[in-house]
Amino acid sequence: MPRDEISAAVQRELTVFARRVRGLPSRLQQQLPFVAYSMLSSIEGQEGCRSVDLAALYRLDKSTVSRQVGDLERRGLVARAPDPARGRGQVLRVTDAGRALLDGAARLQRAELARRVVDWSDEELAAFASALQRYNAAEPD
Amino acid sequence: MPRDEISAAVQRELTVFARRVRGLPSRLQQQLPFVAYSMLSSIEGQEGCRSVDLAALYRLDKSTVSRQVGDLERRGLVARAPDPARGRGQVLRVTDAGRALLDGAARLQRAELARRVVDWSDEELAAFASALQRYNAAEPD
DNA sequence: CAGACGGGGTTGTAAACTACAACGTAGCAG
DNA sequence: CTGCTACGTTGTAGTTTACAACCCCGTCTG
Repeated sequence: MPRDEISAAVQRELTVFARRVRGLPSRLQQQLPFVAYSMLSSIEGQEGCRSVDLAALYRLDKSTVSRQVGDLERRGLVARAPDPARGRGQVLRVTDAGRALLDGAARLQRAELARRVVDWSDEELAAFASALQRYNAAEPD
Repeated sequence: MPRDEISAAVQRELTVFARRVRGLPSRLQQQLPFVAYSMLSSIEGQEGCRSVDLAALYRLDKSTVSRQVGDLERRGLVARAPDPARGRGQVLRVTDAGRALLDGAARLQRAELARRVVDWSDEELAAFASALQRYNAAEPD
């Protein structure tokens, strides 16, 4: 199979995946919309990050992140504090309530994924993970 | 590495990818928003499909597809005709103008992908394609 | 040290995308 | 013929996003 066809297949499958995900505002988790959940999860993953870091990770406008973080704070799921190291900006931290909610959601999400890849070997799954990681790590533009 | 951690990595990378894609309404192609483009591309990929097929592919509500196909038709990029085989519904076809636009966009998209995976071997890329395909093929719920 | 600079964040505004619900239409089966 | 069902459209509302304009406050420069 020529590389062009392989590329086309990658393109096609990535598109299907992307389009499918677009439409789940809250289908994944009733308590928290997908977007808020993923944001919260990232804050937990890199404790002490700032809004601008999240914007960079997801390539979002800072205004978008601002609103989402504000929403999470209003729900009592994250807390903001001035950044002692860099002076400017605020560091984000997941509260206990946030962590609790995250644990519950993570369990559901893990179950869903596990069901999808139930017949994959550990090696296959690991290869998939590293390929995705490599793909995401590539710089755009 | 235990399977749980592998799964978590897959989850994390899929989320990053999904969130990044969400925000490109038209960044990919000035002439046509991403969503319209992918819809048009799918119609070309399975000539003779109906709106309901696209809804199934992307797990979208039929109303959403209806509006998007309507938009494409208004732009003169697709044409609708009654379905001779199944009686009900309309088959979709990409017009010449649609195909021309698609060719231009595909070239850009291919270039972008090629740049991202420039240092991947054919085998690695093929493995990525089939893993994505396998993942997408799994039934939800 | 005063003023410019710029990074981080917020708010106003408008657009795209989507779902759900209600409805219309037309094959198809009894 | 009558009901049923698949396919599609329209009304409506919610979420997510970008862009632009703005504010705040460290940091740098003269």
